[in-house]
Amino acid sequence: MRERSLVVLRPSVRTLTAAIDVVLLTPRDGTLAVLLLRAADPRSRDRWLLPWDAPRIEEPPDQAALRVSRGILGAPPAALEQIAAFGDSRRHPGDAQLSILFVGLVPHDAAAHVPDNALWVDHDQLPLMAPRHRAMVDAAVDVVRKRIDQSPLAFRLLPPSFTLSELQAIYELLLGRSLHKASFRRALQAAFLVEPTDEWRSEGRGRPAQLYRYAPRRRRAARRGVRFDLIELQD
Amino acid sequence: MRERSLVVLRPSVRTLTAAIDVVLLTPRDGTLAVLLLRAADPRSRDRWLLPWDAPRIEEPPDQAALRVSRGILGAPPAALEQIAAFGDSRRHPGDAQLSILFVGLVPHDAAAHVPDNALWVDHDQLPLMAPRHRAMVDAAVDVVRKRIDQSPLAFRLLPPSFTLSELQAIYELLLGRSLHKASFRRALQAAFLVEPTDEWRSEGRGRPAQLYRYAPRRRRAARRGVRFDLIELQD
DNA sequence: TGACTTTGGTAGCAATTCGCTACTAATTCA
DNA sequence: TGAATTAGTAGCGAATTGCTACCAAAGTCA
Repeated sequence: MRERSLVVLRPSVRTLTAAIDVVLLTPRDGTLAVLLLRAADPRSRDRWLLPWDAPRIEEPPDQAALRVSRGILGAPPAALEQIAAFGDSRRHPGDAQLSILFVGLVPHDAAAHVPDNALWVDHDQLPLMAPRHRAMVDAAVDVVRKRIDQSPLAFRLLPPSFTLSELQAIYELLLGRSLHKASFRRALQAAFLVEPTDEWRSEGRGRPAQLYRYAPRRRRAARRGVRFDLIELQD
Repeated sequence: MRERSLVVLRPSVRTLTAAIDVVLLTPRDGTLAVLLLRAADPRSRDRWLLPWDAPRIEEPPDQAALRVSRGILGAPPAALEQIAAFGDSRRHPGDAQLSILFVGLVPHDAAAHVPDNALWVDHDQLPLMAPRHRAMVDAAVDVVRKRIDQSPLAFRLLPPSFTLSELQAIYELLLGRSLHKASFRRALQAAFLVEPTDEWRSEGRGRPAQLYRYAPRRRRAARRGVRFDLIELQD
């Protein structure tokens, strides 16, 4: 108990090496694909890398992440969120002691054009990478999956207008299970999140689908109960 | 579009000053209280501080956060989670360029004994503090509130055994609204999260309450539908 | 002692929500 | 023209949820 009187009262900062790392995700072939960059130097220890850079002088982390993302996509991603800081002994390609991870969401159509040295790779079929980068991909996908219910992330993985079947496919991809069409649409209607456009898309055979846009309308009344069934154990 | 060929392929890290900051939270008088430390030097610009320190050489952030927490509480907090990295221009008391924020949850009974220079303060009645520290308290409370449904955080704010009314009070505190007793208990039963002990607590007048402990049992079947009603707008 | 107050705890109704089967609609392809 | 394919909906039965109303066990106080 005595030790509690020994609190360090005037700590001082220490310098360490830092990096900003970005996991860019896009839906592709029913799974999430991650953007990897091929190492410039083929003798490099890591053949494949996540996009990353050191923050510039006085540059906040989120601006650095935006800069790195734009450098690759030519435009900002549809969403860009900080995920976590990584500072354990897992190796970073630049040997940064501390990495700040961001995840960026890219609609399928915006993911088409990337530089020659970039490649979209299925998130669970990664090549050999630096251990910290591999852990970052897992963490990013986990966070996106967990936030799906609280944040309109799924809509950020789609172009501005989309069919309800496409939206459902994104949800199924992220949740890892199939959903019932009628129930999905009924819940969507009740939430006033999308509005129909007057356009229709005919894609091969089958009836054409109406296009919708994300347009959250009225504030839904707050839920009253508590959900214990969403609690994840092993916490 | 040309710029996408100019991706920096071999970035190198940069050093910056870093700190680990901890928001310790405990339930008190129907709200959440935050632990603040009085500045050792009364001429210091910031009279009150969050507990913080620089990470030691080779010390990962979560270990540093644990060390800082133990230094104050004399024991580890019931939960300790990384929240986010702060690296913008808001001033940190140690002028750290980058801060990594952790939140620690402390049951009411474990919050009783803290050092002389520490004080539990209502989270929305903070004294003047460094801007970054103030922002960190808000961020920590926000994250705890948002994660209640997915993580057994509420149980971490209680001692190992507790009455169901105490549990409900924590939920009401975190959710900021009152809950219906019967519905609350029915939902709790259905989730198999707690089990009764054979102890009862008699507190002043009124019928004594049975004590329960957190003991998650069987894995609940995965929910099948999608909830659009939990999506937060202005994202 | 016995009515009243206070807190703990539950039964069960009515309304809503949810999962699902079964349908209709509009298009392409043979 | 009719089979196949994809879009979209109606509506039933079951499960869930909000709530009123109640019972239970303690202390308080005339």
